[in-house]
Amino acid sequence: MKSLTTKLKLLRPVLTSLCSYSSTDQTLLLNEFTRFCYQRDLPKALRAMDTLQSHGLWADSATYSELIKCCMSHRAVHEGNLVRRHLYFNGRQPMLFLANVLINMYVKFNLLTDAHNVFDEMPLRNVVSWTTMISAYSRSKQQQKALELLVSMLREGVRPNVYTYSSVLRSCKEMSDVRMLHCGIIKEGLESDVFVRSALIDVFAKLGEPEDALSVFDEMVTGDAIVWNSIIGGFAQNSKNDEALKLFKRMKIAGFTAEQATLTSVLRACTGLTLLELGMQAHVHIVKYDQDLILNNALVDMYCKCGSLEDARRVFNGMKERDVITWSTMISGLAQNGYSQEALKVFESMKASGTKPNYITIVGVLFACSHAGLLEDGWYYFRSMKKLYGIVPVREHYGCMIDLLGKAGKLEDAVKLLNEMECEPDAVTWRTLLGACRVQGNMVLAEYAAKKVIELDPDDAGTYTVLSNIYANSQKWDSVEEIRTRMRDRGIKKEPGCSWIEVNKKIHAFIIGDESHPLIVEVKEKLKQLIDRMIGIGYVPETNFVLQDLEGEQMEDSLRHHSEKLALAFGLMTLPLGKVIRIRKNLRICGDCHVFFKLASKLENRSVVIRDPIRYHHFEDGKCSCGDYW
DNA sequence: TTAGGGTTAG
Repeated sequence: MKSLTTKLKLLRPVLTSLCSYSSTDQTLLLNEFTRFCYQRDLPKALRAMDTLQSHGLWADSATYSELIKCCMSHRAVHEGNLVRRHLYFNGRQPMLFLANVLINMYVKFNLLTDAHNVFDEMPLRNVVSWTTMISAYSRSKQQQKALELLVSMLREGVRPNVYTYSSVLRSCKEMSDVRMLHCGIIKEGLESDVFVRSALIDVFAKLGEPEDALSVFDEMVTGDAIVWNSIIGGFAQNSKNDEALKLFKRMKIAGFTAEQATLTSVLRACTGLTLLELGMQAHVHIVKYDQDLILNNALVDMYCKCGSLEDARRVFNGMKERDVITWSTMISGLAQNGYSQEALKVFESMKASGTKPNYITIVGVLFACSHAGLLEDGWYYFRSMKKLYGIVPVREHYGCMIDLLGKAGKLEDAVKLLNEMECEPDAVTWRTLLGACRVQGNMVLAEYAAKKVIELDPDDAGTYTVLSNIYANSQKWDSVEEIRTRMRDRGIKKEPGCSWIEVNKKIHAFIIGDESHPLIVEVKEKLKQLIDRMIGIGYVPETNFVLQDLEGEQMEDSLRHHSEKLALAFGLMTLPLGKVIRIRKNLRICGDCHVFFKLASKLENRSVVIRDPIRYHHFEDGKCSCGDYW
């Protein structure tokens, strides 16, 4: 009964128009409308649509679909709304597929509420309707909403397909959700789909499970370049840089060409390993994409992190388009390399260019201030960030300020700020304070901070060592023993110092106490000669460094063979004169090595760059870019 | 006759 009433209601305008219009006129009107739609003449099509509506006429769905696509390509929101109103005029319901097109239009306009309204009004929804909505929420980072929709979809008995799975997988933040979806995918027999595989690889990699990503990848019979990019990117994102580069070689052997995305990940892997030579080789292949923003951002980062600032500046200056990432990368890169004033100048240029800073940019700016001890600037940027840019300070910003205050000798202010933090301080925050205490020699506060670090990160080997040294320095042997027992109980071993150096595109590793390098005997001999020559000009090996817990002669011997010194000796033996020696290491450089490298740079007339986990030291002519402040 | 995948910065 109800459906008959609806039909009559729908037919009324048609019947009315039939009385006043001949069928030839109607055909003409409809033909004209269709023509305008297919010609993508939006103004004429809309006028024709109005005429149709006033005569109670409707065209076929394919024509409306064309019209909506035309609105989409012109980003014509208002016109899109007019079409929607026309389609629902007088209680009509567009066909299911047309409603799907409408949903898609609102999604593309980024009007999710409108999209959802159309979706809600649909008497019937198919897998496309659901997937369009799920994918829209997934893209707009409303992950929870996307997963909820998937559950509702399943409850309504609509079966997800490859489109649904590849969209919803991107929403997963928890491995348990991914595993559940993976089961569904296998059950439905959709695992072989290249899009589903690609999504699985990505999500496994993003959630820190690159091995799972690799097993999905390896099970694939045929793949495409994008899947290769996914897997290489996945490893690079998880700091598995060696593996990423090995996969890149496999990709080339398999006959695929490296494109922007591949090269970006390869650069990231080179960045992680400080492989400047290989990175530069990749740069050569990038020339044809020389204005690719993302690739250039990766290049700037690579050159900064490899300590090659001139190249970084060259790429940065040659970029026609820069985004917030470009600027932030350059600012942080300069700051890490000790060029704080230049970093702040770049920040000023960034503001002048009209690019709005984000919270990461401000971290870079505060980082610059903290590395150069620019107390007033630091306070200014910290205090004004909320007012000027609407950026609420988070842990990283507080961390920079605590570092800045602490190392400038204002430990009390640092503690005060730490207590005032709007967010809970974490192990990194306390470790920052601990570092400042070390510089200032405040052992009482250091003990407190170290205890806090261990409370929050009970597996942090370095902090146990610091704490144990603090106790040893004040002769608290019981406490020393207690710390050692705790470390033993938890199975914590001190991370051995390790340094890497690239020679002829090959990485050489030197690990403290490890004799496996084929030239270790020669390297040690070279180092011994160097030290002897340095002692001759007044070098006194430092034996009082707090991070060491050895004593006397044994300690001196250990310092003598700190991994970066071995890497330097190897570099001097193998790299041609005039070539910058670049070393990456896993622990922060100690005071003795810092003095040693300054002297060595003068004595050997060499530039040496050391990258530690936090920052870079450029040694040249007896000086370091950090100005002995690190 | 509608919906889907990869890359960047602290």
